[in-house]
Amino acid sequence: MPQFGTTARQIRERLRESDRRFSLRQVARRVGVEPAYLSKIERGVVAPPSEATTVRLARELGQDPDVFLAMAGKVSSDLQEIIRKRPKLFADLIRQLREAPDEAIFRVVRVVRDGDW
Amino acid sequence: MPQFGTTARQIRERLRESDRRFSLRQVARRVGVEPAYLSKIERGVVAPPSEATTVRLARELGQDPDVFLAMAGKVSSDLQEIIRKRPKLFADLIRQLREAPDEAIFRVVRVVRDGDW
DNA sequence: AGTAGTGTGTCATACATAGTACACGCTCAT
DNA sequence: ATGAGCGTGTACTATGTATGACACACTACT
Repeated sequence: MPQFGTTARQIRERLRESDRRFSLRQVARRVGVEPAYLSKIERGVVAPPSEATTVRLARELGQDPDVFLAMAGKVSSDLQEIIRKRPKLFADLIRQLREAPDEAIFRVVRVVRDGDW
Repeated sequence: MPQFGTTARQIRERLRESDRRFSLRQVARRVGVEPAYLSKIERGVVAPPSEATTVRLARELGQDPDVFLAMAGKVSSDLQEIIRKRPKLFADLIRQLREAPDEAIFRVVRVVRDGDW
């Protein structure tokens, strides 16, 4: 489980090498938070930000929001809503897949997506 | 989406008809909260309680914890942890199943459980 | 030399969460 | 009639969450 702040900083600094618009201050402005706050987030001085802020930061850095949320210790609220609508079904499904290999889960996704079964 | 407090009260009062140990006070004591607090929860005066308290209450009332958590607007933290370990895979899967009929999801659960595919 | 931009330290704050503690008035069996 | 048990109103609190505001020191051009 990688550190949220450290990872965000690494990604931002890599982007910055080829684009100076990825300074902490400019990213903070585009994400809509104070530079001091983003600084603290990246160094782990404070807990990862709210879901909304985490998603905006992920987008800004070209990352997958769900992955960033996971690093922040959260699960997207839209996923939670899907689960809450049919809690028994989804709880069983997810617990069933806890130990399943990635490939098995991906196969399920494909099968459901293509609907050919 | 039923009301958490109202539902809890209905279930408790039904249980109480045949067992006077299901008074608000006694349930509160067994669940480990103040009677005044449970009273407010059941009437919706306060928000649903924490995950731990919600689960204890569900168990006390013979209900499915995941269903009670769902009514409380939450998703069990153990499910969240499973998702967070492989966020891309599970996010895709769950969104894929958002509109799927119950039967289709149940079929997936069965197939994964029985492993014969 | 001055200005613009950079990252960070300190302080403060607004709101939410998750309850406890106590007192009151009612009912019902003894 | 009284004490046990009942549900509820009011008041309070502790902790966590999610930031904002401002000032500072450093660097890098112009």
